[in-house]
Amino acid sequence: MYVPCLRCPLRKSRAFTRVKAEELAFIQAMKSEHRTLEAGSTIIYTGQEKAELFTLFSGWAYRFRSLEDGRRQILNFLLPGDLVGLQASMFAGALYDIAALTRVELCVFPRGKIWSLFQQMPELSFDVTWLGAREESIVDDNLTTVGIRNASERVAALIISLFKRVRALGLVVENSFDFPLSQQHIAHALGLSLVHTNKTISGLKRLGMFSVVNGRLTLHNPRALQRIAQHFDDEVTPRPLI
Amino acid sequence: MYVPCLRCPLRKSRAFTRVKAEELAFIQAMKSEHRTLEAGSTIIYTGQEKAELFTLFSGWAYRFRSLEDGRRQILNFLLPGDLVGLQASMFAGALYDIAALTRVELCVFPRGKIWSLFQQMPELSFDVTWLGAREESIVDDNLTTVGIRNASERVAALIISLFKRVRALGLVVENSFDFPLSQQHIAHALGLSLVHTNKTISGLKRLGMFSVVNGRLTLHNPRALQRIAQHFDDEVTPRPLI
DNA sequence: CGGGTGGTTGACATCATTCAAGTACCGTGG
DNA sequence: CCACGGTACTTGAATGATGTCAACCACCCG
Repeated sequence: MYVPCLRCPLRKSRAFTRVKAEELAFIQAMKSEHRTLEAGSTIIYTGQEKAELFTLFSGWAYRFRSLEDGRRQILNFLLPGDLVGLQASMFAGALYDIAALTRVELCVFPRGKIWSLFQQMPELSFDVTWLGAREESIVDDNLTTVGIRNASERVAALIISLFKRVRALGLVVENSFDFPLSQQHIAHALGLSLVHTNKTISGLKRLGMFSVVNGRLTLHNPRALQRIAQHFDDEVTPRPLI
Repeated sequence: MYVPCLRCPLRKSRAFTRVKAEELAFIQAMKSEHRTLEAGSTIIYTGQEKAELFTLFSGWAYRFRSLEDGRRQILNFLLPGDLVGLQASMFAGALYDIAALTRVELCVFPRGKIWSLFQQMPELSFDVTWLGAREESIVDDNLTTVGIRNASERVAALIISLFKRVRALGLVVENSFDFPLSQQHIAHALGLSLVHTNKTISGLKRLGMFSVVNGRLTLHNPRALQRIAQHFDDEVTPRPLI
């Protein structure tokens, strides 16, 4: 099933900035494929050459690095509208892995077209750079979390930040949203052991901060959780969609 | 003192890719000022609007975030040739602080010129994006270090990665280089307490891994330190200089 | 000589990890 | 229908790594 950019349902969301007709046409021409992958699939792997560039159309993914002894660190989570693999599409080889957390749909942009985008579409080039800077900002956030917050604060900060991003997409209903992360994913993202992650989550649930039922997370007290997290970032602002 | 880009001494280094005459002229025209700041100066502050874009010409700087209770996390260190404040120059407000670690010289690019760069110079636009992706990759690295390495591994990884970057600039002589970080900086970069950082550094010194004399660090056994760090990133490849 | 900054050290408290079981749930095959 | 195996989640106890507190030292500079 191919979704034409001209009728992209994502663009109806207020999360994204308006784009000129000419730019939209260029994006449409650049999109070579609409690809669906099952949960658990590898989207990009470390060392991969000539990686393609994607926009995540639906579903969740995550980007991570592994050490040779098997330890791994999740760098960030990817939600609909996010660029996937910008670094990998510009560098000789990918420096990270990206995997699908749920079933995902991807808009595929061939590597060769990226250069023509820079040549012909200055606004879109700027947007690509902007989206790259935004992803870095998310990684900055995660590094801050792992570097200076304790276990409860880390879990709280992760949940609050995902909550805000999902809400900006209009996918939060009465403070609850789909939450496909396992505790192992959370542990790998926060630099904590699985066991301690579990105990920390249990503690926050016991405090009545949130609950998870059928893969759906409900926040019972967002403000209190935000206080625990020491996380007061601005609301998410509209961003480009490519 | 104004350094014209046409005669920029940095460009003699093999660390940087060649650039066409036309692009170099554009960079030269975009550079409005050559600014010197003393060690400890703030280059960009959180919330700053209309931040300028810089290239670090000489000296060291660092980028960090602070929580309201005073805790702080250093996100990355900046060396000559690095872009300074890309995110801040594209976003409404800066999301981080950048401070000078030593006396620094900065090439100043006014915010208004960035857009004309995207409009007129596709190669340079690509380079800006590339440099942004490279900085993100460094932050990825730091997040991995803080998330999964223990104290000794963290210190080793930090020193090895700085060593490689400084070496790529041609500033390493017989395995030693200027090292302006205090232990407090190292602690803030690695997510460790000052006291524990001190003990960890002492331990590595006692093992004969490195020594610091007069603000100059000498590696006595780079390969062993690399093994401790579990840090096997590729050598630094040439990069654009803007 | 005095004050300031950065580095060093020991004792102790706390937080997080590891180890080892055990539970809950789900899908599959007998 | 039940037995089985797999995955994710839970829990308690013991261990270990890191943080905190409180001094003290070394050096530089005025």
